[in-house]
Amino acid sequence: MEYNFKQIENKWRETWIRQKTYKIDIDASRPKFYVLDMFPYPSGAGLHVGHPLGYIASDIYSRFKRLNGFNVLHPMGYDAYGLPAEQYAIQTGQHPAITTEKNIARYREQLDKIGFSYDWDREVKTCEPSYYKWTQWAFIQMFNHYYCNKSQKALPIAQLEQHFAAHGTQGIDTACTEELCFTADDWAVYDLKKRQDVLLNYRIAYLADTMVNWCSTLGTVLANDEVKDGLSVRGGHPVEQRVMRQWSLRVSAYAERLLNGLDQVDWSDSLKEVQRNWIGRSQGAEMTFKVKDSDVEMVIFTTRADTVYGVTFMVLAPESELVAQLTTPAQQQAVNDYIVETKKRTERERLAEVKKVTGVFSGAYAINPLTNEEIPVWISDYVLAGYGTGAIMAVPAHDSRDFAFARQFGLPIRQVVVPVGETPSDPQTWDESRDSKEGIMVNSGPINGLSVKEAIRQTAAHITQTGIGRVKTNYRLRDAIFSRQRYWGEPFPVYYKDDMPYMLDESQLPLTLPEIDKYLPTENGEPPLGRAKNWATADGYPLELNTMPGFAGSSAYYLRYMDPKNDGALVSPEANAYWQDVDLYIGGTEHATGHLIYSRFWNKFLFDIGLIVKDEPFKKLINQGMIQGRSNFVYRIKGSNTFVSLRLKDQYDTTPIHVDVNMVQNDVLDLERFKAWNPEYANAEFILEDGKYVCGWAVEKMSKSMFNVVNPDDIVDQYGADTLRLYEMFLGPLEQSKPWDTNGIDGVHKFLRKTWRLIHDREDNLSVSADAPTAEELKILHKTIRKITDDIERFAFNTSVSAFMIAVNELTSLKCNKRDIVSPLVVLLAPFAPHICEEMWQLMGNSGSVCDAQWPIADEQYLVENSFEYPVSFNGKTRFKLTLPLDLSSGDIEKAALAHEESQKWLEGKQVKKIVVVPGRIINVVVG
RNA sequence: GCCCGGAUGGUGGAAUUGGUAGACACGCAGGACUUAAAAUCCUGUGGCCAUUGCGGCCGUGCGGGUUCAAUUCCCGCUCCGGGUACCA
Repeated sequence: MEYNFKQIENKWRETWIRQKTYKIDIDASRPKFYVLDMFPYPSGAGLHVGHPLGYIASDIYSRFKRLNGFNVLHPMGYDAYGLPAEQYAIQTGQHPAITTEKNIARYREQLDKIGFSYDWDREVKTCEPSYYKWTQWAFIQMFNHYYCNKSQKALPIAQLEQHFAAHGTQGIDTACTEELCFTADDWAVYDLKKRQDVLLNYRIAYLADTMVNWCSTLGTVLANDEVKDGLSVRGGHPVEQRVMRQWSLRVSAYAERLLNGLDQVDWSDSLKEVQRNWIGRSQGAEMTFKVKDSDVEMVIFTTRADTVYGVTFMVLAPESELVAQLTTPAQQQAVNDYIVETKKRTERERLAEVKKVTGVFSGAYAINPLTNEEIPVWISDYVLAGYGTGAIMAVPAHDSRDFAFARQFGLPIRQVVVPVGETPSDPQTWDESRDSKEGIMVNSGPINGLSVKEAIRQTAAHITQTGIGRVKTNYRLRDAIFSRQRYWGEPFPVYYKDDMPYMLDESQLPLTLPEIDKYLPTENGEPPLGRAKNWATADGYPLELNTMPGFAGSSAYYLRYMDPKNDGALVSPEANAYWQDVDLYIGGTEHATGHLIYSRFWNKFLFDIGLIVKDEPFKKLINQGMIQGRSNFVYRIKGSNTFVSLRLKDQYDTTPIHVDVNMVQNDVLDLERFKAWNPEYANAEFILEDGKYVCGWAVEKMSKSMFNVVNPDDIVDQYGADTLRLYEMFLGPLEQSKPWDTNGIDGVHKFLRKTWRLIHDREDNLSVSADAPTAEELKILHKTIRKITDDIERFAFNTSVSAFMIAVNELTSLKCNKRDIVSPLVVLLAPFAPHICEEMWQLMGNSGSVCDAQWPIADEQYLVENSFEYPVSFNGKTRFKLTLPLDLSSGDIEKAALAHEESQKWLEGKQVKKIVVVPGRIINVVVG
């Protein structure tokens, strides 16, 4: 009996639980280290082999840090609220809590088999009242705060009320939904309802009529990151724009801090770039255009104030409030028709028809504040209501959309920027707008001849002085819509009195999710909570019917892990002061614009109100690559039940058919299992090559329909958890996407067997020697210590596995079974393959768990080389090798190389022009 | 369109600062042990040419460049993957 992974792994799984090996607590005597995995949504499909990739990497790092003396917080939990469980509830009537609990149990079972060092006593589930109490609590805090731009932080709303009572809106600079202007006297006469209404304009969690992404199939609104190409990310259902009264979080108030914070964190440049683009800071100017024969003013945002002399028309978004104010009676009908038309088109159609230019003239004319020119105001859906002011000044010569619009409707085009070295040309002859990033201003009155950069500066100064406009920074980042018309989410701690929202008292938290009879909207279109009985406060005020979105519960879970059982606070000051922030966060890129923005926002807010000590939650972040599926195919001869092997298939007319990858090994099909797979194939016949049926393959998404889902449990059953862990790492660099291909797994399994045999004889009897190691053995060990330590710090786990293989191969050929060599090697391997290492550690007579061993330190004295095998190259081509002492001078190396008999062949008839000697590296002789 | 990655044997990949390209492993081929199989072990394995022996040429997506020396740096392309998009 050789390496019995089943027995070993079972033994240690039980022992670790019994001895609470992974339980941790605050320990002031040791430095902390916090390693976090993005917690999973427990789906009905269970874990596939791609999920644990990041978990294994973070587990290796956690164990490595622990071995280096750190007190490591490494928790796991579940993002338990979500649409799939609710959709399933709608179809089957099964309560989503039951489905979720069942899925969690399955996930837990799968996770437990892989040997993670999680402290399960800290597990959180976002759907548990003891957890979402603090989601609700944070929401109340957001309601009770506003964002002050001057101090760049959240402040209590009571302070704002005091300011209103004393000075009205005079002198405030806050984030708000719309700029309000009133005096202290006005405030004094406002009734309670009016005051509440005004305050909603400033609260960080606020209720407002906003343009939302409405998904009628899901029956709910969605946040921007939950919509892609006009379809819901979950389910791919159409999404349309609609104005609805919804809760929102004023994330946009934090745009600048979210952007600046990126400079302090150790994340990949590409991820930071995605966040920067999503935040979308653009610096420009807001400018006011008067409207002819009207007291209406149009405010527009532009990054190119310099091109104001090239403006030949204005465009309003169809949803803009100004449309109704500006449209002349003569154009009323046409404008109405156009607006009806654009409303009918869904967001998706608008995106699909980017090239199609539509619009209508409002009948009004604006006056260019710099030239006093009268220019027509148009309405078109290429201008977005949600960005800037919903109105633009069109410069068709230098903007492709404005250009297309001008061409479509015969509007004038005027060039105002000419690239250096070119002359102005007639825009009538152009096919497209001209680039204006750099150049010299023309047709622009006083700024003619200036560079673009200088012209922007001067124009901005001019409009600020004259009061025409002001310098302004705009962000693409919008507030997060926080209401969902769904059941399976956190209830809002909100009730309504006189149509105004009020927060429950903290003592009433958690407000638990009520039972309902059906998981569908009510007959009159209210969200599912409208079905709940007695859904009201003790005084009879109705409670909020919406629930919170998916990202609510995941925005502060990393804080809760620090102090998961605390009923008096989200996290205690002591726990937060000790654990501080996440040192290493591993997860997928798909959360780049959702979770990673929201949780940073949430964290900054909690930082502002003094709950926590860190402004940024995740110090270092690594995105693991996706594990793609690798599908297998068989080839059926058309019209028959005969299947032909891969390399013979071209001789027949065949149809490729997906087969379950679990009955294929090294691309060879298990014929019996295939026949048993489907009654249709019971009598299948095969045309084999070399007695085997070889399948074709392709890289596709891992999904049930492709029959390429590989379950980690199956791998654990067949090879053991240690093999699975090593193999996932061996597959390639952590951050790179790669297909799951079981073809190489035998290699790492063999490696573990060889490792086992280092201290076992042929009969599997333990055989460990206490002899002193030789210099050669010590060199192998210390070279490996250096390599592994270095690799782990760089998250290069794939090369670590190779280094282990090399070490074990070398020790095997030396027949080394010495405790002083194998024991430290086992410590190095323990983070990767904890079960076998724990067993070997014990077998070699060590006390305690290998988890608490001391990480070995590479001793350079064993690694000193005194000679080096120089590659000797001629004109850059390596010709032979020459071993020389390392302390030889460059001159002597040169002489030795030229004197070597092999050199004569390459020197013959040629002249040595130069010799490059890099001691310890290379010798290159240049001849000619 | 824009932004970010990537391209190395039959396959996954290695080469950390410009210094021996292909480590390690899979697969494949041949061999040992065995009645046989499994397991294990040994040898070979980038391509082409030569193969009696030594060996030679080419080669990291393509085309240029810098350098004694380029998978690595620079310029210009091609293809693949991901993100994002009327953002003024």
